[in-house]
Amino acid sequence: MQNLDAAFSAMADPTRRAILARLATGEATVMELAKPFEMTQPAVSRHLKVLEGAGLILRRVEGTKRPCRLAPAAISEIDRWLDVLRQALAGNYDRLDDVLATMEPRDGKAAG
Amino acid sequence: MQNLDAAFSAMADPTRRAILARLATGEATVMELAKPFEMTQPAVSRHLKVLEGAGLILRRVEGTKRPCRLAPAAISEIDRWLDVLRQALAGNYDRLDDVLATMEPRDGKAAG
DNA sequence: TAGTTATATAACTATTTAGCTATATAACGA
DNA sequence: TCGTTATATAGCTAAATAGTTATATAACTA
Repeated sequence: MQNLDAAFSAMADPTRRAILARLATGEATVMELAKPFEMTQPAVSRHLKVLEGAGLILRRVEGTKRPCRLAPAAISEIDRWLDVLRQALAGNYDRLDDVLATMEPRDGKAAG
Repeated sequence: MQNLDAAFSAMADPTRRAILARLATGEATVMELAKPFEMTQPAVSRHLKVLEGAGLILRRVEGTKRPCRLAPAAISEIDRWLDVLRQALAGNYDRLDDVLATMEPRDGKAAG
């Protein structure tokens, strides 16, 4: 996973979420993914590139095909970030400090 | 929460994630939120509008101030969607069908 | 080698959006 | 009422991006 910007941004698109949901049921090639969407193959290819760039999927080479699957570690960074909000919403303000402390500090700005 | 598009899209921006992280520590007014970011007040106001539109924050009226806080139910819909991926990545293919079954069906396209 | 299939890339267009400055609104204090 | 403070909105620009069609690449098949 490269960064949260890319991950959240990738998941903000309904087509890409649908692709991820499809991949949750198992590996699929580009054409297999393209079929259910009224969308051209190049468009799907680019969506896959975005998902791969965000670290959300992996691809293998299998002859002329490029089967995609979910990237195992992708969700954990998102979850780690969401924990901040979960803790706050749960009212667990004791634990919140711990959660915030585990977040990577960035250049001046708050935890991004 | 209106929809996942808005929620993920809102969280894709680092400034908005920082605002959410700040709100995780408690309510804050627009100016209080604007201060740590080298950014104008109108820019922050628009970020807040986006977050509110995505159902991630709530605002009250307090005189001339508009204190913001995290919306209690915001994260759950995201979590429910992420469960699809979590289950798949955990290899719990038995449970996956159940999770997919709980997702709202949309117009033709897969679970978005 | 020629044709087909699977995927990627290029070039374009339309839409969205993050920032800005300037200005409007609205409440508060004197 | 006047000036100040808090916030919102309008209008602009630059950058990103989701889709398109056309084309390139690369592997398989006959």
